[in-house]
Amino acid sequence: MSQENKAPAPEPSSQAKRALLEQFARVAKALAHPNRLELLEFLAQGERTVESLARAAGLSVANASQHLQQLKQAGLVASRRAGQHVRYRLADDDVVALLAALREVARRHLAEVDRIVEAYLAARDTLEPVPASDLLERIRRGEVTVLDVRPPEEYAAGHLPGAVNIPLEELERRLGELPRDREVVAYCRGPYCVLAWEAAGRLRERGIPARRLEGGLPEWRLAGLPVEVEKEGAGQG
Amino acid sequence: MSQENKAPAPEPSSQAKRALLEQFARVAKALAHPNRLELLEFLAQGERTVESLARAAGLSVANASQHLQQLKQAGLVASRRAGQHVRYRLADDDVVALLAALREVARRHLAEVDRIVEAYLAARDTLEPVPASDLLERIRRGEVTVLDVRPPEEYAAGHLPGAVNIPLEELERRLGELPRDREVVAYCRGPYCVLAWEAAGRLRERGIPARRLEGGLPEWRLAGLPVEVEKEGAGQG
DNA sequence: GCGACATTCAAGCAATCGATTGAACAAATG
DNA sequence: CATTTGTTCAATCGATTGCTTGAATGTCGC
Repeated sequence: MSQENKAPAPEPSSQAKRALLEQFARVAKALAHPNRLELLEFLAQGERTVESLARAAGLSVANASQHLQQLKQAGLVASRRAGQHVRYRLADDDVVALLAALREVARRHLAEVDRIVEAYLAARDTLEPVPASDLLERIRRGEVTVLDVRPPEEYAAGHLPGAVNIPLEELERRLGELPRDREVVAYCRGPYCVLAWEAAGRLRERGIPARRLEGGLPEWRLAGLPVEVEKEGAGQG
Repeated sequence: MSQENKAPAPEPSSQAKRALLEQFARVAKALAHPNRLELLEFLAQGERTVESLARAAGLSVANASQHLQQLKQAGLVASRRAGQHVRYRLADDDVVALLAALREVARRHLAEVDRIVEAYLAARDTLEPVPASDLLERIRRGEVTVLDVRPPEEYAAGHLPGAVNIPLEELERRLGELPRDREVVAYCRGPYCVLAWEAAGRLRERGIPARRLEGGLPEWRLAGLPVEVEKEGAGQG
């Protein structure tokens, strides 16, 4: 109808453009399911087997395997066989950066995110988190106790320098392990990982000054800050 | 079977976690289609009407409108009514950052991307692009001619300081507008926008020293570098 | 208010996706 | 070599997505 007096060809719209957009969409598609995002969050803590990931995410093994393969085909994760197990890991730290960008856009432009944080997370801990840039210096001065509330498997794969590992469910029982005269900074998997919010809240209820780290271990590592890894052969899996 | 000697509950797996992952997936889902990625690339150049976007992307208006609404619900774009038209724009520069992270992961981990660039884009221009950080200084010293090969509509919405606007299809005809004694740096919409690759290649075929800018206008703007905007009321549709 | 235009809505259909199930494959163990 | 354990494959089904078509809504110029 009106094509004649408009630009004749819409755009060069080259084959290349289309092909590239399809590749970018392929990556985005891999991110476009909550189960896969959760798997990526676990993988950002360190290498894990399919079974371990399935259990952690509450998925059947077959289902987890399929999701992992989609992630793999999108270049987001890599895998290697280790004996009977296949161990998956993030392809690269740039995946952590991509996830951070995704969360940031969601946080800033979806009111729903604020609502959820307010309703569920802020109920446990309303204090502002500690920026990673501040924390390293305070660790070196011995001013803080760093508390890693993730499961031991994830702690073993890498944690903040000098961090104490007390999974959330053992926190009350093992309060004695925390020095009383220093502030506690708790962290877990990422900025929205509920474990750290909950831990900080529970500690302060008991009179222990505690705050969350801003972000989790993957973000710390992405920022180039130092990470401690347990010795190999610690019988972790 | 083996549930008894493993962790009893897979994870806290709180309602909040699930709800947040669904929000993040919502954003990723909006990115997970090549047509929407293309619309975002156009929108990253500046505000545009539905009809203009549909034409540029080669979509029906109804189809473009639907995609734009998905982008809007994911918080990636915003819209306002301007007379008869509805004008869409990126919600924020953090969307440009997200797109950059997405492209970066695809480029580094999908061999297909390299293959496409080699086959289609590198055929036009094999030289390394000019980093944005270098270019600004050279612009100020008057050492380069900056060439914007996008359509006038996009140029008008914002362009590099002092850039000359010659759309690709007019390039041969308007070669005389380019000073002969300075290097030309061409740019268009982004790092994979074929216009700049093509322009640099054609200019060098004619003996004019020319290279591409690394990235396009949106990336330049995201880096906080200065952008010139045409005066309002320039009759730009 | 009435037409003209721009955009959105709603219905329908093909194609794709996600989860389940059971079988197939691979590596270690006896 | 047979068994066990861990992972992937293949088939299936319901749900969602993407595009088209035609109608409805909203805004401008008269």
